[in-house]
Amino acid sequence: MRLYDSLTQEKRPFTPRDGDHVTMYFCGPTVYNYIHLGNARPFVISMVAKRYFESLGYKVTLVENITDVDDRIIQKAIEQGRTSAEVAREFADAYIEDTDRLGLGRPDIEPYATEHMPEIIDLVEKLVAAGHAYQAGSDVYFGVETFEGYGGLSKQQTGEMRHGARITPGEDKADPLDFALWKGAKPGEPSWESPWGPGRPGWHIECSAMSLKYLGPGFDIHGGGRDLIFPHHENEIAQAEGALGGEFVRFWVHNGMLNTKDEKMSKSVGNIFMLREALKEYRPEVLIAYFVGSHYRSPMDFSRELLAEAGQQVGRLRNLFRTLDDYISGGGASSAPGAASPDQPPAASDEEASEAAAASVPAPSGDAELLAAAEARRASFDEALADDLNTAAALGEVFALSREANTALAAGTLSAIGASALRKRIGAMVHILGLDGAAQVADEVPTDVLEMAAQRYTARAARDFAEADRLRAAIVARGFEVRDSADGFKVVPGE
RNA sequence: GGCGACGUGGCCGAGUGGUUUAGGCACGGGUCUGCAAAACCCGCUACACCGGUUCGACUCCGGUCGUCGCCUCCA
Repeated sequence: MRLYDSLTQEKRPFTPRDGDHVTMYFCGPTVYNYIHLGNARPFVISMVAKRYFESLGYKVTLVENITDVDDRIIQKAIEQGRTSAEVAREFADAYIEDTDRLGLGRPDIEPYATEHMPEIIDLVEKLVAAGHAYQAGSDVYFGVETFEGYGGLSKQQTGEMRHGARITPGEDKADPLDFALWKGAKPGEPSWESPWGPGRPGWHIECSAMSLKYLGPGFDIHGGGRDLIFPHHENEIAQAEGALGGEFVRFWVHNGMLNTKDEKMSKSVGNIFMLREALKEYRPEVLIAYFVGSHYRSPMDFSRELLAEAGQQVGRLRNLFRTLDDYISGGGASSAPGAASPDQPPAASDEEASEAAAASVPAPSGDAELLAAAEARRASFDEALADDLNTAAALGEVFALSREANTALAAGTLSAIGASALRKRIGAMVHILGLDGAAQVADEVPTDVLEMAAQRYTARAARDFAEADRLRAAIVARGFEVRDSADGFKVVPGE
């Protein structure tokens, strides 16, 4: 695989540090609010990357932090007259809940900053001992000039950065660029005991401490949104390498921003769409399809139109899986009146099933051809992902195979075994892209809706089209859709 | 101002120095169909602009214009 590294600004061949074990750290949220769609992007990307690496046979350890102590949390707590811990707890729980609903599983480790004070303090002490950090009052700062190469990730010169930089009143920094590793507690603020008195960590240090704890120095991939390059990741490098004296991270991976009408989706701009709100309107796999539909490094426009388009794409996949399932179960698109298909007597063997499915076609053995096509598509799919995780191109291969599959299914040239194998192959691709939801098409149709459909089938057979149309409308009103076929009908949820 | 990314057909979005329209959505026309849908087929169609390198560039180089991001809130 080749992976783009923001530090060197080039795609380089990626091989894990530890043989077959990939170590990844993605910056998770600071929990002072619900996460929005822009925050969801790196979560989705990290989970898809994990799945891709696993598909290659690697073992993956993905760490995604939850920063639960921070200025913004404290401010929110003050506004709401609550404790910082309460606010953090509420939004951390909400974060887990919301991302759970995406159905992508969870990172392997999700450490909380407040549960890693010993590691954080230890790292700060190391930096002080190494001469990279200094105490000023009850605060501890990182001395930027002590770290050669500061600005290397964000490609900035410290001299340039100093223009316009200010020292906030109350801070006693030696250099305006220096940043806080430890902040002495002010009255009412959450605090932990430390060699410098009670206080709390500055932003950045928790990520360095936790990534090093769980993944060790020189781990493979550190990721997050582009907007974290400076100062967050720049500072992480300074802290970690200042303390280690060696390489912190092998590949820096940054995803593009989500823009609304050419403006970044951001809480300060007020153009945000919360993930939990989005999930009320769209299936999880629709949101995921929207994300994987473009390369992770590209900025994306956010709009309802684009989500609707992703919805159409997911619908296309769902239809394919429905067709496959019907085909495999031997009933084809034909459901006997009065039931969806479970009552359709399954063929005694797969041989028979294939014959039944392809009854009207003389030679039902396009298996080899289509499975070869599937192999070819899978090869291109893997190739796309191997090129800096090009999910958009990979998704294109899924659709191309989709059409090939639909053609064969319509022609009835596959055996049930072949169709089943095909379903597995497409399912595997869809799984890597996080779109499993699109393959789960065992739709639950209420019995009364099913009855209406059966009645309609009867009416239609009797050429009572007025009644048939009335029932169709009634079914649609219930949120379902009837699809007729040559030998029956199918009820599916309205998309 | 500094740094970085990017400008592809009605829209989204991959990709490449000289096979092939990636793919999706939308639209038009078909096949199928009582209607409707699904599916398939056909059609529509591109590489911001100006130079340069080259036998040949959308793909490489330079410039112009435009857009976006970062420059201590930010995924």
